[in-house]
Amino acid sequence: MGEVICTVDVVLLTIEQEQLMVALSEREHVPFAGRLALPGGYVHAQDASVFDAAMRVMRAKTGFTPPYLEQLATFSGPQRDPRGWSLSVAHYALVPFEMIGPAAAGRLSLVPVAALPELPFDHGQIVSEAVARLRSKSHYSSLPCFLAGDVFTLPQLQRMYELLMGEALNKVSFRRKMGEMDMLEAVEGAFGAAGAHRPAQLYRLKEAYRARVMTLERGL
Amino acid sequence: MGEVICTVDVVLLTIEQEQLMVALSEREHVPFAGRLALPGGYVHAQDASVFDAAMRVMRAKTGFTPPYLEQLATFSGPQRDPRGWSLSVAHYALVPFEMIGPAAAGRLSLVPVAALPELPFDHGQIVSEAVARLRSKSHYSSLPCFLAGDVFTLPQLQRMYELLMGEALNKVSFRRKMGEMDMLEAVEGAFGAAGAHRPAQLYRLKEAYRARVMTLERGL
DNA sequence: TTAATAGTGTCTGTTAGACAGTATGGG
DNA sequence: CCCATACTGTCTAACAGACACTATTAA
Repeated sequence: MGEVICTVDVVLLTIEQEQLMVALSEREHVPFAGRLALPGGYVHAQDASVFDAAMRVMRAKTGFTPPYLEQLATFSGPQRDPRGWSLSVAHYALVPFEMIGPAAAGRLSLVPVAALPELPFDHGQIVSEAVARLRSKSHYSSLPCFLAGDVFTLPQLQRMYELLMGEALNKVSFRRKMGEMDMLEAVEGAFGAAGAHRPAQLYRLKEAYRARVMTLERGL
Repeated sequence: MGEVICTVDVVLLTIEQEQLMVALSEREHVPFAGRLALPGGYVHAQDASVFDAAMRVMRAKTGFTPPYLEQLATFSGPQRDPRGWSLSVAHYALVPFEMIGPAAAGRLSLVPVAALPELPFDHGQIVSEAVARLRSKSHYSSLPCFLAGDVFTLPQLQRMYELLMGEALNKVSFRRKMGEMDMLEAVEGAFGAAGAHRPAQLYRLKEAYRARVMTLERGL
């Protein structure tokens, strides 16, 4: 069968104002030209892999390289694309909001995943599965760190974990776990902008953990 | 790009004699005709999805429907297949050995994953990732149950978990967990074939769990 | 009876969470 | 001083693992 339409799509996720947001772009071509959909594109003969194709799409549509990109799953069937039997290798990317801000002012629109509009193809389902995967992995990995910026405070990071996991976390336990993971280092002399109270220590990921995911044996 | 070669491959796994085995089939066509490789095939226009294609391949090559089949990941690139830029949506299937026995007498060969021969394409890597996924999920899910037959004893099931996880498990804890999962039911009046010692109670999966995977919050 | 494995009751150490205290900023 | 939030020490409850004991079969 040579007539399979092969594409990649990327679910680009970020957190802004305590909300998980997905980046959508206006489609330039038929079908669904002008509609908001996941950024994606055809697999090219020049791509070294579908991962490479997803990276290329990200760079083209956002102007940056996402700190985290992973294959999600492949969605396929005769009905999902009006052009015919199609297959999309879906990926998901995580970026801090500061990074996506400029791009979002241009062709990308950030939409809360909690209030997603109807999307073309099966993009609604793809977003659901990406969010489910991120939520699931947040229980036992350092994935949420890729949504934080270069430096962040522990209260900020804990709020991100809580947001993704959908439940309140015990402060003492959370800090104990972060300590055990031995993944963060304090940024000397720098403190988070405080209100009328004690400011929080700033941290950053240790060098070794900026390119890989840390996983915990017993979660949280 | 219309020239992407779209295929599915299935890593069919079973346990025999305390060893995790993968089912390989002799390739009928070029490239690599006559070589042992993962059972697979082209995606057809009649398939409702790549999952459907994988099911069709399983039925054609084994004569049965595997109790568990899940998409693993998509492997792709210009080099992996000498025919050109190709993409394979890899799946993995779990079956009890009793089910695969007859088919294994025919076209399928069961090979221990611990002593895998060199495989064509990137099938070696695909098997590795399937095994890694199964091992990982065995820590916190009911997946190993799909490798057991209709009925089994708790010592048998524990040995399967230990085999997959690569570590000895505490008997009391294991039974406590199985109890909490509330997934098994004793088969009345039936006991495992015993030697010169007390025979073990036989169990089976409760109806509700024969078609889905149970996951544990805190592993084991 | 003995040997061998199945199954269980209970103790103990480890881990997670609750709670309350101290620390440090602004007003 | 007060308030608000950051951080920490410590007690308690929940859980997992070790151990030892009973149960049940064949020889």
